[in-house]
Amino acid sequence: MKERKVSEAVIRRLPRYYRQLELLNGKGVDRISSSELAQQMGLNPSQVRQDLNCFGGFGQQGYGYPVQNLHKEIANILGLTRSYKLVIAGAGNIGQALCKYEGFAQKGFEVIALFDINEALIGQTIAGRPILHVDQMSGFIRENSVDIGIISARRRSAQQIADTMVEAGIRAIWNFVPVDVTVSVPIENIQLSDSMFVLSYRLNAQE
Amino acid sequence: MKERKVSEAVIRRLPRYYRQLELLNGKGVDRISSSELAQQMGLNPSQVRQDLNCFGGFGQQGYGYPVQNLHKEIANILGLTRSYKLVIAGAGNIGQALCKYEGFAQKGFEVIALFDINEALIGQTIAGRPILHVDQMSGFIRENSVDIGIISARRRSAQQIADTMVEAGIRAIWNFVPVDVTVSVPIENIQLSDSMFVLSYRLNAQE
DNA sequence: TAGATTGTTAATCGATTAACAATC
DNA sequence: TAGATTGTTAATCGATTAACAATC
Repeated sequence: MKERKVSEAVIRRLPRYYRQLELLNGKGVDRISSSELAQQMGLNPSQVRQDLNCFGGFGQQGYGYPVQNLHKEIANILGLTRSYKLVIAGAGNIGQALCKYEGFAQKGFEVIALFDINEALIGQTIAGRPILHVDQMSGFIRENSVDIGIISARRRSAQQIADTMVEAGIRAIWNFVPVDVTVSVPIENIQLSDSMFVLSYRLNAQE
Repeated sequence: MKERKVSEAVIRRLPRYYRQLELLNGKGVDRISSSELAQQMGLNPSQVRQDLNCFGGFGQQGYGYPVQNLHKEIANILGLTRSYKLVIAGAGNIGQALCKYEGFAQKGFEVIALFDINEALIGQTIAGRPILHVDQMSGFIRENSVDIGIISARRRSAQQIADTMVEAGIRAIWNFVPVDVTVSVPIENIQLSDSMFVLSYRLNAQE
């Protein structure tokens, strides 16, 4: 295995490999060649081999890749062999839905609290997790060693929430607010309206 | 203006330009140079000019770009000058949250109904929109000339729902299910777990 | 007019694809 | 061993950045 820089594009494909291998593993397939895998995922066989070789020589000449092992290796690369504590800032629609989303807890991403400024919400619980006042967030993050902060608040408070989270020691941010937030920790943006606009662009471009 | 192929990367930047220009317009800024805009958005000035020139010569030498006009032009390119009818297949957590999300209606994306197979949900309304049985979806899409279908159902039914939607004449699909759905119309995927996995990768890669 | 900044062509950089020797 | 398929280097392709003439 040679050290090489892992590009953004490769990183974005990792979860897709992970999903496909999970599927194959579930079907009881125990080996797969780069060309089969590429075909199933709409990629190029060379690309699959290049991608995987960024992390190690998981295959075997003349045989292909062992599905179960590769699945585990990618889980490990993605950091899915440990668990994470999450908090959600903004207990509105999106915040509540994310809290209830079962897919995360299954993979070790556990929401432990929500925060809001709306007095009507504070004190309630969502799927068993309490909604607390934002003023308590900083202390809570510190005391509970929270790993990831989800921002699903109002547009104008997003940056400030991010700053508070980072200052309190959070290690990554998942931002649902359509605003470019600047922070010193890794951040992933889910900008729903951006995606919707791309869709309407495509819909109209088709004609 | 020369005809040139608009790449995926350019399309993904369009909503960001749109957002930034909206912000500037709101602040009463009436002109901006490619270098200022680039700096605000973390891009390269050349890139900004190249991107915009895919669609027209909106700028003026020695002056820059007129903010309000450019904002309108991009709205038009993105297809935001008309409205769209949407339906949601899968009225669980995510489906309901999307239905309640106010950002869309403001931009002309109107959810008119939700569909589910859960009898306990059917007959309820979410933010004033009815939850109907999936069996009625095909007819409903046809009768109401629905433009966009949102899929927020169970993993195993995603492909079938997509097929039904396309067959009924839907023109674009917004998919929230972590499965690679194959369709003949434009599709945008929001794969929450993929994004979360990229985040956990980055969190661990930092160390 | 002179200065500024675009539109556009050319150069660079990085990612994808092809080719093939290594090897299971 | 022979066939298959990887790992890896080389070639191609496309996107980003630089440069500069055109022009407001």
